[in-house]
Amino acid sequence: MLTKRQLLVLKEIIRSFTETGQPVGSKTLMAELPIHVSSATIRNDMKALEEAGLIAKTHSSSGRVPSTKGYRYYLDNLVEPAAASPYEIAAIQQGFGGHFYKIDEIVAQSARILSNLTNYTAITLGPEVTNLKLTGFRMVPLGNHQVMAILVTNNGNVVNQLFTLPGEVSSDEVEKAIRIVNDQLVGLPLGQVARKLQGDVPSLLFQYMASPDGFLDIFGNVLKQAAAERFYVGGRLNLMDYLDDSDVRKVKQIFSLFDDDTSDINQLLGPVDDKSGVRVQLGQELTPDVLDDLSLITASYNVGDHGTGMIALLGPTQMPYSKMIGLLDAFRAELAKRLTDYYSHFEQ
Amino acid sequence: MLTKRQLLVLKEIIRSFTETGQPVGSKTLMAELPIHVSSATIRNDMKALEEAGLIAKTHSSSGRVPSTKGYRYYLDNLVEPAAASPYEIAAIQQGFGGHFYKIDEIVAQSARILSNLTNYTAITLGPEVTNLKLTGFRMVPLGNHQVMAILVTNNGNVVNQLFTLPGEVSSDEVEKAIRIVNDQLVGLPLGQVARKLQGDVPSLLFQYMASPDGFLDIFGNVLKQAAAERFYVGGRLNLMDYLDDSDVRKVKQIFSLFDDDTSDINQLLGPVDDKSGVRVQLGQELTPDVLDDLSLITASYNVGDHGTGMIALLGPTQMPYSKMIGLLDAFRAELAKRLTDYYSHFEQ
DNA sequence: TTTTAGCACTGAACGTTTGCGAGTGCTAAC
DNA sequence: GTTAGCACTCGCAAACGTTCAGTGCTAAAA
Repeated sequence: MLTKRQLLVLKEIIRSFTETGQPVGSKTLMAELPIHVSSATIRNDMKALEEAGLIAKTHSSSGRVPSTKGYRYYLDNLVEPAAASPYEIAAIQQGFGGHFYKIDEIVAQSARILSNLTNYTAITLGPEVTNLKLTGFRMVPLGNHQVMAILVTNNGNVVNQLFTLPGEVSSDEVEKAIRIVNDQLVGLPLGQVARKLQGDVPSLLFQYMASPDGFLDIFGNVLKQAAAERFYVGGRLNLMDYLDDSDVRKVKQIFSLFDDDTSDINQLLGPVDDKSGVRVQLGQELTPDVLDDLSLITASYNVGDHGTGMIALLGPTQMPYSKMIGLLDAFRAELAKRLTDYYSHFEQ
Repeated sequence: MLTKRQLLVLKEIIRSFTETGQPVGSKTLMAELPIHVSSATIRNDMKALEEAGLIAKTHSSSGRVPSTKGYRYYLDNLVEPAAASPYEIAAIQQGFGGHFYKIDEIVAQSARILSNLTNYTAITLGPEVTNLKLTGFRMVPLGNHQVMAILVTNNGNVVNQLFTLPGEVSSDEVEKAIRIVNDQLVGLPLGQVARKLQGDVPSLLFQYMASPDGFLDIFGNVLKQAAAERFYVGGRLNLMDYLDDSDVRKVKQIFSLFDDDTSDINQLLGPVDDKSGVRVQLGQELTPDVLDDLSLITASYNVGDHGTGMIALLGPTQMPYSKMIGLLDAFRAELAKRLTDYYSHFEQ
């Protein structure tokens, strides 16, 4: 069992190491600790902490560095979240100052604000509606055989795609196709829409169109876009500041996490759950090995009926956790408020 | 005046340095050169080249490295472009394999193909039409007071933006606004559209709408988007491979060149001119100082009436120029062909 | 006049040695 | 349980020597 003083020592080691990045020795601790004991006493405490696996030496006669287990213990038992400063609150407010036409814009802006505020890398995910419905479908002819397909979902998301009609398709046929979609598919959950697209809809289309394949392709494509979870990353470049300078390969690997499709990020952030707490995961506990000396703070935000989303902060393991946890907590609340406002604007 | 053999030595120094990245000594040259003279003779030639400022030593007893002036001389007088290999041609063809719905997609894909092929960073600019015209304007109501504004230009470019109507605007008013735009503005060059938007159009709108300001805002916004030159960057991450590992700040600065608005890139690439040659600019000759030990190869491509565009390759100064120049030349031709095909598809 | 062999010299790169300092563990006394 | 004292460890940086690729110069050969 660890004594109170030993835990104080652990806390101070983490604080000092976060600040300086250097292993912490007994003399430094003696100077910084609120209680006054000799360096030898502290050395004894450090030995106990080391035996418990909470701290480690970089070499046989060096100061101590927190271990992964030490961080874990700290995060689970010792950390005291610090409330966001008025300056930070103001910065968040200002960041949301502009006018937004889409939820996605708000979510993307969130990533920017968070990364600016922390100098780390922020990842944001829009609110995920469990049963997303198709609420509208339009096709707009633009001349020159070009047509824009627009799809609207009940969470206010709008996706569009341009395509070119083969010459032989008449506008009459297109009209009918639109009517079929509106009659058969609008109002249904996206999953069901996708199923019907495999099922009875093609045969219906065949009655009115010579070759509905092209149309089905396009529709399937925008549907996929609408259903896809999009994530936004802010402050990618900050990675280079807090990552080991030397390891260029690692930087590239992490960058490509963000470039690739969503599956990597979804795996990283884990399932979006309703527990609206702030959670810290250490790099070594995470799946992609590249994140070894990094750490991920995630928080979910809740927009009532409109679902639950997620924001995350990726930074070095030596992060000022108490500050960052407090900040993310404040941000989560603010983002939820903004989105609720946004939606209520529609419903009034 | 430099002798033939001295120029041969210069050429070999550049070739060898490009390959190994190491300063080249007289013995190495003796082994590699086609003519057989002793290392002492080569040393004398090297001295002459050094006095002419074409090569330099890294320290008093080192091998020689090409100087900026040396590269310039090489590029102006000695380089022999190597035709693209069949493999490269095939890779280009394959890269363009898919189906494209917008010119911008083709241009963006070009940047990807080029960077994959070279492992450098590619920048592409779409064909610039000197007098771009507004050929279409649509507004599509999506429910919940949301409206999508779509603007089409005569180069086939389509931009769209979502916005929210204030509650008090009637759909009748919107109808009229659309008609005014179509009557007054469609068919005109974008510059003139912008001017009329400041001039008589607002007063016309005032006759039919209570507060046309919001509408004008949106229209101005999409108009700006349509007129903006967009550029595409492929292989950003390759920068980290060919840039000095140590200088993280430099990497960040160059990255932010790509993130910021187009003005930086436009300045870098220079004006798009019709001279469809491949041009090499050395980093030290370029305006942003960060590009010091880099080099930029630019080439323009011509799509007849549909304007002239530009592709560029950013890489280390020690590039295999002859190969890269040949490659860019081949790519330019292929891209021009693809775009011409794309446009002809519309006009038939 | 041009080319070549020979030689002394230079400076980077790399390994070894050395001294210093921050830090530890242990012991014995408080 | 706490503290002073001491021997010990190890990383780090400076100092030093060796090696090696390369140069410039000179004098002889072509």
